[in-house]
Amino acid sequence: MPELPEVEVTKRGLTPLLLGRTVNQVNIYNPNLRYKISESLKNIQGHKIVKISRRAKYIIVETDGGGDFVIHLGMTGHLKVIAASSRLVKHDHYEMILDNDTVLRYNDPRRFGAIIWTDKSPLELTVLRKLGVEPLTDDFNEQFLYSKLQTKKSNIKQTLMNNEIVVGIGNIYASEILFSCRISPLRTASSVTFEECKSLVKEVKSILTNSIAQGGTTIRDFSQVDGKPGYFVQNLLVYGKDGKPCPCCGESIQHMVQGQRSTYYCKNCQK
DNA sequence: AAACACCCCTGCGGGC
DNA sequence: TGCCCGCAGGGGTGTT
Repeated sequence: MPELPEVEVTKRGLTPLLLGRTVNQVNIYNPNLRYKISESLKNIQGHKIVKISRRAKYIIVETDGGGDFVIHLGMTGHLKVIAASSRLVKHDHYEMILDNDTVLRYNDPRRFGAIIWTDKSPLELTVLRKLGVEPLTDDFNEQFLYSKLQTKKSNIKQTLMNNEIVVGIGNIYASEILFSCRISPLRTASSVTFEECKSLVKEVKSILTNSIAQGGTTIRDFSQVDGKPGYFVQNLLVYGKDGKPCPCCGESIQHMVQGQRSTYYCKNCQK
């Protein structure tokens, strides 16, 4: 479900609701997520949340002495902060009861998400350590991208989704970005020119930023912390549009599979 | 090293 | 109506 914009929107929604709150109690209802939830997550009980940040598609939460934890939403994970008296619903897997009669609950039907506690620097966790650059920082620029692409034999679409190069670009935005740049997803990464890298960098930043501003993309079940959907779905030009006319030339949008994931593109516009 | 197939899990929509 | 199939925005593993 969530790519970088959806995770960023979630982080921004959570921040005012969690910052400065003390976690009174942690309850784990089903520990079987992507990694088994460690009981040591309960070390945060009695501690105050002092910082919330994001790295790639992970939300990082730090406490004042109870250790830190990182949350990943997988494909179908949701976080919500609601009245502590609210009843549990199907697929609520863990919760943190806060000191103001609210509770942070994690719901995830497919259980591809994760929550990892650590008493070290979260950035040193295995899952975070080998990640590539953040797309919305200056480290992600045309020189950087061009140098990375030159050594890659795989196609440009899967390379854009390679988190060891640049993080946060998932399956929806990869198709959208390539369409905006008029680059075929079938092209080898190494065939992408420096000029095209400039265009890719510009569109990655612009599309992700616009999506964040509109609350992310809701296709099936993403929702913001307040329960509202993301409105960027209205801006999608090719994703999920197979058979529909290309907004640029009117030709039929094509669908294909790359690396077991759907790709959408316009054969006519993207070369 | 890098590319690829396959796996984790539940729910939903389409076809019959 | 119900059943079966394929598919879904994530990442990890094991094989070549």
